Amino acid sequence: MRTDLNAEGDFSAQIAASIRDAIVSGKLMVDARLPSEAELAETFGVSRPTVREALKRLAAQSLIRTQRGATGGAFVNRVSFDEVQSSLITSSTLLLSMNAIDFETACEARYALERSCVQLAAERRAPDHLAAMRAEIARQATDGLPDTSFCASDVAFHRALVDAAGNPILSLHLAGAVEAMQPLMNMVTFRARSRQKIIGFHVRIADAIEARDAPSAEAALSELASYTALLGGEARALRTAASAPVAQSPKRA
Amino acid sequence: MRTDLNAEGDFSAQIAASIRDAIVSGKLMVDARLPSEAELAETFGVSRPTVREALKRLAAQSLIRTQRGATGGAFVNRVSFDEVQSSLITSSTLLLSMNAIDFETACEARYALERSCVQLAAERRAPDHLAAMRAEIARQATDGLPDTSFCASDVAFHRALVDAAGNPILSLHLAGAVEAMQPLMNMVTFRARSRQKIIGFHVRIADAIEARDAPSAEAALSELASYTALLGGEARALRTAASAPVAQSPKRA
DNA sequence: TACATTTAAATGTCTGGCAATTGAAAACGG
DNA sequence: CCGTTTTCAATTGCCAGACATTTAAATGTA
Repeated sequence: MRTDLNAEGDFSAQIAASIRDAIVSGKLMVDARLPSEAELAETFGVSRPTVREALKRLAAQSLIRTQRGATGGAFVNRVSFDEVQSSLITSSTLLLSMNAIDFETACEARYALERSCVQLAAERRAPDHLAAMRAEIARQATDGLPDTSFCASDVAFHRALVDAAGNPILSLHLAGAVEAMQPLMNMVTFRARSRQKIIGFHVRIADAIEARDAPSAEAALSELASYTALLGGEARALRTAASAPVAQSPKRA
Repeated sequence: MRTDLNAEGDFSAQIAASIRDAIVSGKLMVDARLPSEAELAETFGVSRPTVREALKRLAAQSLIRTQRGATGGAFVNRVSFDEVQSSLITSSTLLLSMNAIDFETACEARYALERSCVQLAAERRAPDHLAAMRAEIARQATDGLPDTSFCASDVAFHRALVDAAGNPILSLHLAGAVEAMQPLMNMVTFRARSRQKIIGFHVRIADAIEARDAPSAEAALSELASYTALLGGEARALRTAASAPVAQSPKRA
């Protein structure tokens, strides 16, 4: 933790970076208590509100937690999978919605990542993973299921598949990729015909995983990927056709 | 953006969450300007420092940027790949270092993810990707190269491989997985014999990608994965042996 | 018109203080 | 001596008001 600040403004960012470095580099261990706000303020030669802004930055990244009271203070957080995962999902969702990633790119990434889990999943799947997959398949066949619920069940199915691989890091990345795509998927209208076809792929995947037949599962997944991309393309075509009739004037400079 | 706050403390977190929701849900578009701090303070019924803490939380996640001056204020940021990537790398690094993920799990995840890129890389690789891979291979053969440099070059090689797949989302996840592992890899001592073997795998991978032969590349990658796991296991055995030189026999019940 | 000056709006920061919380020490009663 | 209650001090959470700094637009002037 350094005590000298560049004179070029933004003290709170510099202080946050300084403390963050101390945490990442291991100088501040998990559950270590940081100096009190008043002490930090004196150490860095700034006022307490400025220190607080820095601490809030770190709290926003779950790097520290704060506790009030006599023995309170700011403590280094043990970063958990859940926190990283949820922040990854938020970031990925924004990335997809703001950077205009096309559906096909996202789809391709998602299924490529998922394929990487299949081999492990086939080796390690436990009965409860299979049960979860079967349950989602049954749910997807429900009559009158709204599109969003169908998508949610689709996500749950694929998460079960990924979790079957038994590698938390893979689960982390896949959850980020799959859940971030949900808003895009929700824009796709799933007709009964499409749903039936998707469910068919799911059944093939579940069967192959149960039989520990990785190649078959990969093949089914690849076909599902192609089919999903196709549906996405159709949906996009419909949307552009619907919004095209009126010519939009581009934003002025 | 809501204006009512629960009376249960932590106003700044609630305000940050409120604004974040508005951004994620699309109510606040990219480059939109938020109300000034004074206005937000009045809207939420809190003081300006509290609003500032909330804004700093969002700034820490790159959701907003601030600008001083007459037309200044807080603006919704367009989330970029680079920002998400670097934050993912930080989080993953901390996860690996703090949650005591064993080397094999991390290794397994990394190579599983990487395998998912190989097929696309074989299809799409451009000359500059191949050149980058070859350059890193040459670098790895340098005499007297420190272990950390060897590891850095290894990372660069694999990033080139991933980038050859031409999918930014895949690159994002892979960079997170590969770079986060670097501290772990740096703890592995690479003897000349090991390096030669790793370089051999790299050559096989590069050759296969150049020949657009995905299966061969996958095979080489799998072997490299096994070999890396082996090296990691050896390194761990050495470390545990060094830290417990006396007690040769494990606990004997 | 072109350039210099002023002004207003906004963020960045500081000072000083009060409220709320919480563990621990002190006081008290048995 | 032990258990309970009270008090207290440390610490974060929050506020009001103020000043400094930056920036662009408005204004004035040659």
